[in-house]
Amino acid sequence: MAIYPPSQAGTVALTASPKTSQVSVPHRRTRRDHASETAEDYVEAIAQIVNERSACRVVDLAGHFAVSHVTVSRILSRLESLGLVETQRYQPVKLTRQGLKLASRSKERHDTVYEFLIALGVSPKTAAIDTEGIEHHVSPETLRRLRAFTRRRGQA
Amino acid sequence: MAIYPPSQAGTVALTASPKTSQVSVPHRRTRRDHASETAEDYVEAIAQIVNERSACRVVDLAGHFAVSHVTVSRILSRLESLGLVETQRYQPVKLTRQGLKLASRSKERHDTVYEFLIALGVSPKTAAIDTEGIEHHVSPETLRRLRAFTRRRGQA
DNA sequence: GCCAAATCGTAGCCATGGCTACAAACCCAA
DNA sequence: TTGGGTTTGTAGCCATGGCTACGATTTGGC
Repeated sequence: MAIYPPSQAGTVALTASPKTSQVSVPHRRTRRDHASETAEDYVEAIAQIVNERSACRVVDLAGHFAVSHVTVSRILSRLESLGLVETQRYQPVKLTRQGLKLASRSKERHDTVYEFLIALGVSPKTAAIDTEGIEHHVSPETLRRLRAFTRRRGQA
Repeated sequence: MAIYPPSQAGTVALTASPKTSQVSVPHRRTRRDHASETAEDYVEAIAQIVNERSACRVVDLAGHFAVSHVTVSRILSRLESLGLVETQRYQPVKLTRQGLKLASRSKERHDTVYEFLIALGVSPKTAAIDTEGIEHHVSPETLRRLRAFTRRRGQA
């Protein structure tokens, strides 16, 4: 989703800058900002795991995403270079202030989408799965509409 | 989105099979089926371009996605090996029967999501952008709910 | 018919996220 | 304290999708 511009502050470039600066055509979506999505998924997961178990280890994330610890480790390096997490060899992972901010924004959006799907009548299981995929692609405008719908439903 | 199982027939594995067969944990989404999304985007674009201009060239796709012709060319190779398109050096791209099937399924889902967002009250511009990102992550169940909502709205 | 422009392919680079295999650090328990 | 299990890191592989540079093919206009 590439961190929608009108979002809160603390926005960072979540991908390494390519050698040659591109023409930056937002024309059609600039080609999957996959790396940004990963960043959001990870900070969100870290925040959640810290909440549940007080500390987040590499293995926890590996389990969470069902990938090898190596993959987690390398992604954490990237996130560290982006200033989202702090790591120390063989120590638990911590979120930076920026990472926390991104995590809470991501969680909020995640919850909004999930609750909307539930309000729409989707089963909890499917809603959980679909939310995972959808959340990164919902603009602030659409997000407002989803919230409005969920609110209306809750009252009716 | 990995071609949801309950979909129509003609389903293919849209990614190269890894050397070591994985444990296949659909647990958490198995890690972005990014390649499948690309496949869907491309067959859908090809179908659209063929409709508009009667033939689809590599350059057309490059323009459509705002990427270099090299990227398009390589992706087309992959799609060809998947049996979705037929290419001949310096000739227009054609969809196979399988490619056509996938394209129509993708378009249908795309339209469903777009019309839903419009019915929700999202602006056409934003709806178009968000649909691009969302469409690959909507399950058949959610799709049915979206359709139901749009129908209701249309009548009310 | 021929040359230039447009189109396309190949080579080769990069970033990202998968993996296995192996080595290092850490920590608890005997 | 020492030994083994758990946790991490490193090396090195692969697939995908970005790119530039350069060469080949096709095609249209003169």
